[in-house]
Order: sequence, then structure tokens, then C-alpha cells
Amino acid sequence: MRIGEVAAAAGVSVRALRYYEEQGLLESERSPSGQRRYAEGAVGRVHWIQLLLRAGLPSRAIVDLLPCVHTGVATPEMVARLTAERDRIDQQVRELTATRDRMDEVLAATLRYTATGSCAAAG
Amino acid sequence: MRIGEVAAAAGVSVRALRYYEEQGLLESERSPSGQRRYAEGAVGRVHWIQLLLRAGLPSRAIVDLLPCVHTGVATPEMVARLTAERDRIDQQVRELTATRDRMDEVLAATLRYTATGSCAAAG
DNA sequence: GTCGGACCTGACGCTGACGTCAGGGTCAAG
DNA sequence: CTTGACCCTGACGTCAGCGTCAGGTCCGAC
Repeated sequence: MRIGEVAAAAGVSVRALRYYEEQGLLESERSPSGQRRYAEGAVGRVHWIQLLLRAGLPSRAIVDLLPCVHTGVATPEMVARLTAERDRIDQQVRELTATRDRMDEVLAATLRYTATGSCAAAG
Repeated sequence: MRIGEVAAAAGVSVRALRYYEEQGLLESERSPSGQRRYAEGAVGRVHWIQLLLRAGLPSRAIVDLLPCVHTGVATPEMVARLTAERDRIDQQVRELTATRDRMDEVLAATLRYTATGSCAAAG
């Protein structure tokens, strides 16, 4: 596949793919004229990269973790890092859940207010 | 309270508090000599700001939402925005949960691998 | 009166994940 | 053999949430 096809299939920009390669996150073959050619698995890899980036992992951490994600082979250190990042994400989920719940409370409070005291309710 | 006390109590830097004020997120009185004086509620407000920042809201969105968070009074538009942000966070929670689960699968796979095929298991 | 610590206002620096522009090859189609 | 869509390599721009340094003020203690 060419870079534009991969970008379209993965829902990212061409620039992002080149950036990933620059960061060592994504490999590509080159055609004789120098254009990038990607294997099929590239789209899946890009999905993983996006998942981990959106989870707040910096690209350097992803560089270290991606190999074992794809191969299933990991040194004890990689397992430790993977576990650590997993726990960070878990913690993040708990904090975000709490934030969401507090926002729900605020919403409930505003609803109570408009239901009882606001002139907007009668307007 | 002075800025250093608020910073310590809220667990943020003095610079962060000045930045919040600059962004319209946090108000302060001034002493005759120009030093900031904060009311007690400031610490709670800073906690809210931190929650929302860590939830990915930009400061401008927080500027719009903080008033109704504190007063419980909200225009229909504010309720709509609050709801929208709540939903975004909820979506984020679901994505992060999925990511965490996929990482768990990877971890399980690496454990299976090291249990069966790796020479590191015997080393 | 002076000393150290906390405070002030600029204002530039930093980081990460790209966006974007400049200037120039590549390639299938007509 | 030219057009147009796609691709290439730099390299600078961007944005947010601060960190940090410079140069000066304020204040309680001694």
C-alpha cells in the first residue's frame, strides 16, 4: 500500500504517518523511486499507535512497547513497563469517571435550580 | 490566603495560579501593595480546574463552564455544553477502558509465551 | 536597617504531535 | 509530452500549560 491509502484506511494524515516513521513507530519499504510501501499490517499498527497516543503515552514509550504488542514476546522489563502503563491508564479511567460523576452532580443541581427558582422555567 | 499558601494547599505551582488568573479561571483581590489575596473557596476552584484540565478540556472551555459549576445556575447553552463535555469524557472513559483491556490481552499473551516457549523461563 | 523569603510583572523557553509551506520528483492517462 | 494526482525531503509554525530566568518590590524578624 502507498502512504495515502494507509492514511485513508487508518483515518490519519499522511504527515502523521511520516512522523511515526521518523519516531521509529512505523516501518516501510521503499520503491525504487523512493516512495514508501506498506504491508497490510501497517493499518493495524497505526490503530495501535493511535490508541496508545490517545491514552497519553509519549511516542518514545510506544516505541519500546509496540514490538511486544505485535510479537507477544517481551522481556521482564517490557512486561513491567506494559503493566505500569496499563495501571496508569486504569488510574486515568478512575479519575475521569469521578470527574464525569461530579459533572453529573452539577448538571443535576442546575436542573433542580431551573425547576424551582429560575424565571427561565416560566419564560 | 496568599498565592503560595493556595498553591501548597491545592498542590499546584504558583506559576500555574498566575496562569489561571491570566486565563480568567481564577479571581483574586489585591493587597495595597499589589499582592494577590484569595478567598477560602479558591482551593476548591483550583481543584475543579485541575480536574477539568486533566479531563482534556482547554482553559477557554473551563472559563465558560466554571461559573455554573460553582453557582449551580446555568443557561440552556451552558447546560448543553456541560452535557457535551460530560459525554466527551464518558466516551474517553470507554476508549481508555478498551485500550486497557487490549493491553491486558497483550500481557496475557506475553505470559503465555514466556510460560511455554521462552528460554528465558529456564534461565 | 538589613536580611531572607515570598511576591510582583514581563518575557522567553519548552515539549509533543503534528500542520503547512517551499521546491521538486513520479507516474498512469490522455 | 503534458497534465494532474500523488509522493518526496527539509524546515519552520502552532498550541497549551506551564517552567524559568531577570530585575525589582514587600514584609516580618532580628
